[in-house]
Amino acid sequence: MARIRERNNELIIEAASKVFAECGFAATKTVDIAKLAGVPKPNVYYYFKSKENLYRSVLESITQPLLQASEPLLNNDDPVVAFKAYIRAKLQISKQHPHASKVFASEIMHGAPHLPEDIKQQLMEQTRTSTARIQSWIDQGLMAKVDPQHLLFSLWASTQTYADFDWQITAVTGRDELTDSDFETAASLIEQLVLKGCEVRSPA
Amino acid sequence: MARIRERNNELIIEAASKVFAECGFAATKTVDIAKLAGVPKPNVYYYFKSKENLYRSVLESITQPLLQASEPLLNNDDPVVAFKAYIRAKLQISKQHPHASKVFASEIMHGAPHLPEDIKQQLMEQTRTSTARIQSWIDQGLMAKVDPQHLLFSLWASTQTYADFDWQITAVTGRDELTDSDFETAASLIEQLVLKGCEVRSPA
DNA sequence: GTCTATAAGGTGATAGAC
DNA sequence: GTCTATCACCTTATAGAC
Repeated sequence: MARIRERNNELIIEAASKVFAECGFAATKTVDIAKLAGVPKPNVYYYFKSKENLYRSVLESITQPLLQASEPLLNNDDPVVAFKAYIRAKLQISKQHPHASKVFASEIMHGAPHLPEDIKQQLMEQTRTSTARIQSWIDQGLMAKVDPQHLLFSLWASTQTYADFDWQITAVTGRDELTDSDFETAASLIEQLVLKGCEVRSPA
Repeated sequence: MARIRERNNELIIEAASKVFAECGFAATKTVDIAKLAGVPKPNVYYYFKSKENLYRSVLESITQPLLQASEPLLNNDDPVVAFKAYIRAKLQISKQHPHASKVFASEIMHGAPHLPEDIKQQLMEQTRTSTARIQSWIDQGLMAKVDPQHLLFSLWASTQTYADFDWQITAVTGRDELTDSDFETAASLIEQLVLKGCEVRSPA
């Protein structure tokens, strides 16, 4: 049955996301992924051919969510609405895909050696569109003159940190894991920094 | 001569920072560190005993700069001055210690399995002091009521991103490497986000 | 399609000469 | 104190039975 194939594919990807996130690519043992997924090790190779291929599949699994998160920036004419939605979308990724998110961050940190070229291109294109959008709001006098690229860097960093550095955050807050309340606090703080910090206002 | 020992120690640490930053702990081959440092591989073991020990030494090399960077927050009564100096100190670390900074980030991302307990304690203590300081400014009415912990998370993320995700940043800006001008733009943007975003003002 | 048992390759660490 | 040559171990990947 194709159902079994699909089921195992998903199980393995999910397990791989978790183990790669915890250990990094090199330190991850495929046998650990197999164990966590509940399948024998050769099955992992049967489905994904190689460790690197499986790793790439994890990277690809987070690409669509990442690209979609930028849509609020492009689909709203009101920058107040747009930034609010964008910040929440980015935080949602950290909340809903913490493992794949971390794998992606680790990949970028090491210079993206495994990231497929077409994904790089799509992300770059999205970035260009986003910065152009922010620039247009500045030109319309709807927000202060800030550097759009660097504003994105701060936004990416502040939102992704809740996935990438969850250990640090739970250590500081003293809780076992990130709570909904943490994400809510983060959202309203980052919102405030951007909206007030950049004097963003709605069109007349 | 003790001079030779000191010299080699430094050479190896510097090379190790670079290679660990590029490859991560597990993927790093000690022979590559040795090559980059210009010494034979057994010397690395002679000086540092094990790969893990060398890695810990790299982590320790960035601890003092990290702790010192928080001082502006504690030594200034004026939050405007304090935040400005803090942001610049954090960005300076990303600029001056990009490799060790990345190694540290990677370590935290994976749950700090190699970070010595005493360093964790010192960093936690510093964090407690910093949040208390921010809270006192809020209590004095010198800034808006924001969550001090989460404000720190955003500040850490926004400043460290210039070391950790330099690949992404240079890819977007289209330059080969980060320039002084990038750091200047970053500093004034992050400053603006915090000072205006949190309505920070000097004491009367 | 699934799994046991094994081969092939590479890396951390060191023994021992200088 | 320094370095060449080597060991011991571990992990990816697969061959071949079921």
